[in-house]
Amino acid sequence: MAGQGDNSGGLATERLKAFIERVERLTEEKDAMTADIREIFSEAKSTGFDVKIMRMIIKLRAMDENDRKEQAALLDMYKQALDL
Amino acid sequence: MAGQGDNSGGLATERLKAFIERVERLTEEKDAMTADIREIFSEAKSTGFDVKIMRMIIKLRAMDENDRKEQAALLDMYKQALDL
Amino acid sequence: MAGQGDNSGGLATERLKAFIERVERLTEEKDAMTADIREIFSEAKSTGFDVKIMRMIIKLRAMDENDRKEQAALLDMYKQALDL
Amino acid sequence: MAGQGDNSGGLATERLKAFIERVERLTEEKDAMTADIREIFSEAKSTGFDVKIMRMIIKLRAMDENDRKEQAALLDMYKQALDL
DNA sequence: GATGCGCTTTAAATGC
DNA sequence: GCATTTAAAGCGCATC
Repeated sequence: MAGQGDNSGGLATERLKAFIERVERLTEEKDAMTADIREIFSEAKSTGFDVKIMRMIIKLRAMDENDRKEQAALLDMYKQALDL
Repeated sequence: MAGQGDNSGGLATERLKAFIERVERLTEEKDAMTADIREIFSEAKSTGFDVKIMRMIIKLRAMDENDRKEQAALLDMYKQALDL
Repeated sequence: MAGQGDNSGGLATERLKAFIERVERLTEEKDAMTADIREIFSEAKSTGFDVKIMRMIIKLRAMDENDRKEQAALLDMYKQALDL
Repeated sequence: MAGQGDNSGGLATERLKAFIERVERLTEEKDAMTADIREIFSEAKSTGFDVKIMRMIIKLRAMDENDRKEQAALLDMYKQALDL
């Protein structure tokens, strides 16, 4: 493709097919992970936890300690300035 | 939480922590898949393939045969109607 | 379309075209708003404000008072439970 | 903020507030446009048109003529290569 | 100092 | 109407 000049049965076709199939394979696995995660949240929800808040927590935990504190401080400043 | 009435060291806390950690674990794996996929596209791109088109192809392959044909037919009709 | 049985110059074509053009018109205006918003943030940034935090503030202000407080309380609980 | 050294009632606060309110105003208008667009699609749908296809058409019309043709040609090549 | 690009995040749209 | 999935927007980087 893209200037390689063969459009059927050629080498490029094989390579393209290989790339596509590798992506499809990985996408399947990724989708399985997503399903697993969804299931956990679903279970947590039925246990009484708030999924949205859990997601916030996970995001906070993923952040660097310093960044998190800095951001929190800044947010507080802005909130005070605007009486929130 | 959410009415269970304990907020430190309690059972709910342990369960919450467990849920969170399981999600974090799976998210890590999922992110790794995403990175792998990105890498394949990147390699494909540097081989001369068009990544955007590849994504379209993958979407088409994921579709049901009938749906795909029906959609293509409909799109053609609309295109003709609007001189595209 | 979709069973109306005419595919060129017919009534349905005119209606389709009208719908499409109305959407396109509104989309243009919407894009203009988006550009204006971007510009304001850009100006704010060059004044020394933190755009990301500003976005958070706007989101908070858009929330219902009660929802916001409830969410904040819940988030605090979860944070304490997980030593954040 | 961000080094201006005043955090309540100061000049920066006024500027921040002004920026925020301008964004909020524009966002409201933008949301109204979005609602209008949704309404048109809804009407089109109840007239018998396929909304998803309409969106594809709009996207195609928004594209540059040359880009559209090039993309279509490329997509065809890839489809043939993969027997789609 | 601006522009393109890739990644992340946020918003919209489809389907249940 | 809600949840999932998909598309767009924003942000940061790296480059020129």
